[in-house]
Amino acid sequence: MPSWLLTQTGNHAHRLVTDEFASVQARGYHYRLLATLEEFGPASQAALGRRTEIHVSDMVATVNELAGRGLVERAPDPADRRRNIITLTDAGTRQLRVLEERLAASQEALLAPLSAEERQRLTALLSTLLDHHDRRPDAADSPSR
Amino acid sequence: MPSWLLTQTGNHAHRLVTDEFASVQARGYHYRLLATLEEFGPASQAALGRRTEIHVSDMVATVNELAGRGLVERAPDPADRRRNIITLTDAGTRQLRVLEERLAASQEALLAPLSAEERQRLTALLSTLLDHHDRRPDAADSPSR
DNA sequence: CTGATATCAGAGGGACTGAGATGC
DNA sequence: CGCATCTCAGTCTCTCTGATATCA
Repeated sequence: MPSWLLTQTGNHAHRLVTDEFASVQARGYHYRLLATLEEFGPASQAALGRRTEIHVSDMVATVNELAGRGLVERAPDPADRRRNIITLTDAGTRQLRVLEERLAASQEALLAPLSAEERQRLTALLSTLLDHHDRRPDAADSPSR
Repeated sequence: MPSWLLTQTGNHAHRLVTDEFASVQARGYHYRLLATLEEFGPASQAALGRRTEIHVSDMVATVNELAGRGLVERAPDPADRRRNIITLTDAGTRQLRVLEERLAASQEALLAPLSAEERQRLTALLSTLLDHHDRRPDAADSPSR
C-alpha cells in the first residue's frame, strides 16, 4: 500500500531533518522562512506566509523566535502601517548556510541505499505527484482555497 | 532536493488519509491498531505497541478511545496480571472495513497522476528506503534500541 | 463597509520522555 | 532484586480555527 509507504518514508525523512535542525536549535519553520527571505528578499509577514505556506498565526511566533536571536529583523512598513517588513540579517544568512548543510547531510543519510539513477527516478515520480496535487489543490469539492 | 519532496508528498499523503479517517471519527492510530488486531489476534498493549510502533503511553489512550466506542475490548490477562488483553469486537471489524475503504479511496486520489508501472516503481523505491532504515534503526551513535 | 494585516489563545494528531504503581 | 506492563502527565513540531485590534 503506497500511501502507507509514503507516509512512513515521509515520517522518516521528516524525523531525520527535524533531528538535524534540532541539533542547531532550529526547526522546519525557521529554515523555510530564512530560505524564502533569501530568495525573495524582505516582505511582510502575510506575504511570507503565502510563500512559505506557513500559517499567518504561526508566522508571528516564527518571526518572534528568529528575531529574538537576531536572525531576522522586524520593522514597521512606513508605507502601510498594518505591515511589518521582515528582513534577513547577516547572522540569519550564516544560520541559513548551517541549516542547508544539515539538510544536505540528512539527505545523504536518507537516500544512502539508492543509486544516483534511482534517486533521479524517485525525484521524478514525487515531482509528478506534487505537481498534480499543487495544480488542483482541492479539486474534489471546494474550488476555492 | 529529494527529502523536501519526500516530506511534502508524505505530508500530502498523510493529510489525505487523515481527512478520510476524520470523516468517520477515526485517526491513524485507530486504523493501525484495529488492523494489527485483525492480523495477529488479541494481544497485550505492550505487544500491540511493538507491532504497531505506537508508543506504549499512546497505546493507553488509543485503547481507551476504541474501547469507549465498543470497537475493542480490554480484559485483564488471568495468566499475567500486569497485562490487559485487547480483543477486536465485531463492531471493530466493521469499522476496520470502513477504514480500509477510506484508505483505498485516498490511495487512488494520491496516485491518480501515475500509471500502473510508475506506481510499481515508486513502491519499489520506497520499499528499498524503508527496508534499509528499518534494518539499521540508529546506525549512527546508539547501537541499542 | 470590506478587506488585509498582525496578534493571541487554543486545539488536534502524531511522536516522544519521564515518573509512578503493580506484578513477574 | 531486576524487568515488564500499564497509566498519567507533560513536551515538541506542525497545522489549523477563531477572535480581536488596527489600518487601507
